[in-house]
Amino acid sequence: MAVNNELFKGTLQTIILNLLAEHHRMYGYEITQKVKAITQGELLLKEGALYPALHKLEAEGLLETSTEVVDNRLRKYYSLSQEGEKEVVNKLQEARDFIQNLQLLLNLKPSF
Amino acid sequence: MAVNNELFKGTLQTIILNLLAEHHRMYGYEITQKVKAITQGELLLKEGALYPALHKLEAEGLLETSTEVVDNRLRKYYSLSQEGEKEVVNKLQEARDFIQNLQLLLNLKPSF
DNA sequence: TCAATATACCTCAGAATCTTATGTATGTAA
DNA sequence: TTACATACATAAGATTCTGAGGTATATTGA
Repeated sequence: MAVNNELFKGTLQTIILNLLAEHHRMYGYEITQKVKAITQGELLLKEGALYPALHKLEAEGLLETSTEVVDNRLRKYYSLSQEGEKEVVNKLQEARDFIQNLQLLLNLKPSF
Repeated sequence: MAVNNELFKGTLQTIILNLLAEHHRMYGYEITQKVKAITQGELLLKEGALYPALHKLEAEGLLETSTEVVDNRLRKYYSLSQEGEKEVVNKLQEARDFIQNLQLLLNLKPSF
């Protein structure tokens, strides 16, 4: 997933759900490019990680899909289901707690 | 590793190295209790994760050990090697970058 | 023209990490 | 005497990711 970073393991679902909460409708390749742009190339989301993650989220009922052909190429658009809209709220709170705890454990922030 | 949190995957080495940078000398059980205390019980470091991680860091030359018997019980103390002292600096910078990027990806912080 | 790169999807073997369970052993408190 | 705390350890299985491979179309530069 990362250039040099084991740390992102486990964060991919949350990242996908949040991007879809922001942009409403994205396809896989677009997600990889968006992640690359946001992190200025520091996090390269691999296809071997992304596609299985998208399929899993869809199987869990958090994502819905619609397929289109654009410029003679297939695009599979993903968007949040109603359940996905709820779940992204939980995931983001977990992420906030995670970052808070990690900063405490690594002394990266004073305790306020 | 966590109560309910997949997110900590990959952070354990950094957490261990940083705790040892702070406390100079700790044994395994002590590390589990320290992590529990710092996170107020939110992160429970499992033995099945901790001990293999300690052994790996030792095998990589980042940790040194000395065994003592205290109250008739064995304690294996770990401390940073010279190489470990250097590596903890890198790991902490990686962790800072990771948190920064994750916050950007999750909109958990304005961009400054 | 044709080779490389970008776009766009996908799967799978293997590596790495963690959870859960199990095992050993001592000390203490109910 | 039973449960819990202290203290170490391993190992099977689950999960997630990397790296490699596969298919296909469009564009760009040499």
